[in-house]
Amino acid sequence: MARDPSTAHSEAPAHIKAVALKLFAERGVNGVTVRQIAEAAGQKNHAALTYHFGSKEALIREMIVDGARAIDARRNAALDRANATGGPRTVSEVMAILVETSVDPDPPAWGECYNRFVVGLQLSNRALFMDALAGRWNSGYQRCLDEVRRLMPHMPADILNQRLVFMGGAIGGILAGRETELADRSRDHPMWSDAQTLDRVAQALAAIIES
Amino acid sequence: MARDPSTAHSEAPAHIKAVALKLFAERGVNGVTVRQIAEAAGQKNHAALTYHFGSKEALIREMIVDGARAIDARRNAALDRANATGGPRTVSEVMAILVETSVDPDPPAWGECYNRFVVGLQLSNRALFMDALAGRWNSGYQRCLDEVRRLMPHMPADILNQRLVFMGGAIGGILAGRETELADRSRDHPMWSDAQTLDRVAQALAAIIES
DNA sequence: AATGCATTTATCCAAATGGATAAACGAAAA
DNA sequence: TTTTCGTTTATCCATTTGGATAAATGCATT
Repeated sequence: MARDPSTAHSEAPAHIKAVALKLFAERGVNGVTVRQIAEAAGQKNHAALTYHFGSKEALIREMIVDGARAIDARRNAALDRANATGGPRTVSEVMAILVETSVDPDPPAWGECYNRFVVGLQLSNRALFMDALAGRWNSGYQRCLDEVRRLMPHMPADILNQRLVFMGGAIGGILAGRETELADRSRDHPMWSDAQTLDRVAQALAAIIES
Repeated sequence: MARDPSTAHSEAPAHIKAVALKLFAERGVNGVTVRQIAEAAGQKNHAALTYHFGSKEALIREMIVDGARAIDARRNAALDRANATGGPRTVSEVMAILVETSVDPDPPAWGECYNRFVVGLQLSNRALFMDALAGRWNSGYQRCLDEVRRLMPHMPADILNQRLVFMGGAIGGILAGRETELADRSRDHPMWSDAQTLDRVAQALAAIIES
């Protein structure tokens, strides 16, 4: 039997990660076995995971870092672009950067998954999540918060920080809910399919901060 | 050895549920074994779970319903009280009802857990969560949304519904984050310990809707 | 004191789990 | 063609998992 070119050679790890991300997003990392990942990735057995990643936990750690690094790169790039033209000029613009960079620009056929994956990890495997990141790939988020602080000089720091905490919880809950809805292919989701909706999410987050 | 009166007789199921809620909130339902629950509840082995609940899944279903019913009762009572005096008169008041009734009025020594438990279930075991509730114990939440619609007659229905979806995601993310913080006993959390903070959460949610 | 009954305890079990390893495979290089 | 080496496959393993069941326990009633 000819080898499947889509999974041949060094493409296998990336394919396994993409499939695992979908399963982890749907059921959480403790709700998915290495055998289920291997099967969904078209492997005949689960040894490929040991071979490519060493262990299930090592796979999860790589996936955490992969996604966080990609988001952080997009955030820093977007902020660099805005800074180059004197922006961002409003809290809404900052929130738009935060929201737009949280969505996968090249999602798989079955939809985006990373926000659910990360929110689930922060809830149920917080220590692993924090340890895998070790404070890295967070600079884009922190820069966004700093831009907000720059744009809100009148607001007392403790009040503003409190609202930034609320905003952080809100963006996780809203984007995870969005992914959950869009992952349900049994019906249309006109609201979340609308290109304007993510902008409206940004406006909602800005309202938390500015009200 | 004398029987421990705190777990004697019919108190055992309630004690097991309380302990299981803490563990489920911390690690998710798939990250906790029935043996770990039994051990944390002071049982010598895990047979008590089969005896009292039938199965791990049946225990989870009971816990989902217990918490949802309690929250729904508090919401309906608070709305009845407000309605009796012509209220709620502002979206902030409605949000305050939504938020205040989401917190356990009599939490265990280790802190509140139900919001993390529920948010985690909605992410990783959505089908079980929806099936356990089967549309029940949701009337208080729906009444709150209806009060918001009554108070916002000028806003187009589709825009308002979109913002209510955002608000629903935000309240889950914010309250789950609050519980996670407060569960960390290694340091103080002055912000979340402040009695004003939940009111500020309500104001943030109102800002999402009214902005 | 003896009995009844709800509960707890001590085991047992089949299945599933993450991981390990040797053999098989196949494309590319020699 | 033969060798090399990265990858996949077929098994094996110890441990853990949720669940089942019979025996033991202890309180309340008589």
